[in-house]
Amino acid sequence: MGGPSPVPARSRGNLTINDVARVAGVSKKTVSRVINRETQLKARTREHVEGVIAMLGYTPNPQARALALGRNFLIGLVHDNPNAQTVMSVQQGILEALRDTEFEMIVRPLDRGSPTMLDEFRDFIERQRLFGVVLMPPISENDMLARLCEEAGCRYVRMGSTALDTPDRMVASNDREGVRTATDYLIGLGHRRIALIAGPQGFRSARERRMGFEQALGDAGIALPSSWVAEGDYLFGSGVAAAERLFALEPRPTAIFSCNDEMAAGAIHAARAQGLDVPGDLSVIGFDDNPIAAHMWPPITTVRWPIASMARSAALKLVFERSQDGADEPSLFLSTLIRRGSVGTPR
Amino acid sequence: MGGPSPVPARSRGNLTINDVARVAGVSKKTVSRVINRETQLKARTREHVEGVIAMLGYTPNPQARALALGRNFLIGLVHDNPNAQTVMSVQQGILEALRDTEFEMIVRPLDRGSPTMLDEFRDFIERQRLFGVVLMPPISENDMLARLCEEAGCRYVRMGSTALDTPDRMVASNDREGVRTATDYLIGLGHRRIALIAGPQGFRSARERRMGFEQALGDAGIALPSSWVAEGDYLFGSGVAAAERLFALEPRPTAIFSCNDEMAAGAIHAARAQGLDVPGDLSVIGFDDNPIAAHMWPPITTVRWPIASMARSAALKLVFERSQDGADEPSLFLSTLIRRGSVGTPR
DNA sequence: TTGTAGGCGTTATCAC
DNA sequence: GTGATAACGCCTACAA
Repeated sequence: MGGPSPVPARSRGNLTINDVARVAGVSKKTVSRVINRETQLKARTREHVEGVIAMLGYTPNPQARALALGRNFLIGLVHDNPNAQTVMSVQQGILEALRDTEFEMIVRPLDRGSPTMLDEFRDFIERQRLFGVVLMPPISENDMLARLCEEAGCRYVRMGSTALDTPDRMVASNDREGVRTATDYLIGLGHRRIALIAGPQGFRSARERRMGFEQALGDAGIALPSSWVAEGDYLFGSGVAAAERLFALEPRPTAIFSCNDEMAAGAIHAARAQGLDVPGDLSVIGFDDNPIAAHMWPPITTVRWPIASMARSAALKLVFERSQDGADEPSLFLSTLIRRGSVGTPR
Repeated sequence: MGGPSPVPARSRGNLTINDVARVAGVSKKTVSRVINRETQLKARTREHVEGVIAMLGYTPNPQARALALGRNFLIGLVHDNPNAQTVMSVQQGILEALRDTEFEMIVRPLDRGSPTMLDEFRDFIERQRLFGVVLMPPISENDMLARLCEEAGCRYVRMGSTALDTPDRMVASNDREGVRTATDYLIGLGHRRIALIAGPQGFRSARERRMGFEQALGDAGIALPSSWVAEGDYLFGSGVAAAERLFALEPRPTAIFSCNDEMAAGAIHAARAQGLDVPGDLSVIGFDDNPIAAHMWPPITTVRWPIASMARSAALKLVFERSQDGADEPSLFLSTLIRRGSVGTPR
């Protein structure tokens, strides 16, 4: 009050471990032991120091910890996924797991096509001394990233459409089963001329989903001419194009399974442009349960995989040591068929 | 080769400023000066040290810098925006600006309704010693966040639908003008019975867009009964509900302006459910140019604001000092009308 | 223009 | 069990 204060603005939050040690009447190392939950401490001492910490409102300085430990309390999210909703769901899941912990999430998109991609990734995890990373599909399928993590002493968990790694480093959905169930549903309704809009080659999810589709048809004794498979790139426009190719088939398919919702939306778009009624003339099933699926007309029947839950488990696996809170996190997640208006019986 | 190496894994990336100093034959302070681009250095010395740095592939340790400087090289993205595509566009813009810099992006959603929101925010920027934050709408409208940033010595730039702060701390779109243009378009086509699906109260963007709508109607001498305004919450479902209320009006509106695309999609959904043809019976314009707008049938005419560009400028303002590279970044961004298939002449 | 000493806040080492 | 002392890698202040 009157003139600039000579006291640095450390009224709160700028307490150091020394302040705690002084008030508690112990050495800073003892405080450090309390913070790091080390075992060989007299219970009485621990409780006393914890009381002082709570009273003062002290929190350790992350920068100093990072320097001393050679490791930051940051979890990286590495992705090259073009689907905004998917990425946001993953972020939400990770942040939910990290809530009320000392960890923060740092996001890094990677360009799968770039020749410097691996170097960028290594620099990223090494320079930031990341505690761990969550690898999103499809780039999680690249084994080199996992290897670089190991070399850098950076923990990792991969997300994928099938198991690509050991359970403690993996959360997987069962895309193949999900698609098989969806295809069985179409077959059960009486469809026999069922076409596929496949995902791009080189994507494991595309392969898994396609296999589920082919297995279902095979088990039912239904043939699948190669012309009944149109490949897309998971984007809306490719769904339009793929559907147009499929509509030219003679006889025309009565149903289409699309390897994701965005392409399914494109297919419905194309159907409407040709005067085809969905589901009257054509049934469509997608994959993902992207919001677009619920908002299209008709709402699209789809296969839902629990993205946020998987990401949450991934982050928990990263943060908690084995045999601790996060140890029992599942590594396999089931998808479910969501029945909406885009499927009917064949005419 | 044969037995564990006693040498710590510091083959690369683990070089310190001391290594550089030794090889260059200078003191570490001199190296530090080169790193921090300080001026009072002999050009010859600088070049020599830069050469050694490049040769060694040395990069400064961010943790140590953060500790010494009391400031991290992290840019926070703070948001409470429910629209996945919007958030992803902002992330993309920020990361583009941060590419090839030493900065990383750290993401923190905030719950506008939580009583501890401000405390969480303060803890976040203080504990992490953030270099700066980008505040996304609608939470960017909260002046308290800006104040807390100032107190913590954390730079900030706010994104918004109108100027809320000084130009160096603000990137704004001109929503009001954008909506006015869109509404004029409808009027020019002959529409006179034009209804509004408004955004939620308390959102500045909702207010700006509504004002633009009302101004356009007012300038054209068209009345706007209060029953012709239906409020939504920016989500799809509320667009459906709002449209249903509007369809009950007698006479029915021939056009609807919706304050965002998601609600516009809901309105089209509702129209189809009632057997109304778009644009035959009803014209619809949205706002955002969300992907859903292009993918709906018919594709939705909308107002596009340059989200990623704004976010990129915001990050550049944060990172670069005045009168430097990022100083001339604009703080006002224009929206544009994207004409698609959801608008026609009134019947 | 450059170098030396000391500090940032924490953890590791090794005595006691 | 607990405490001095030395790192961790960089930057600031001040001296040369």
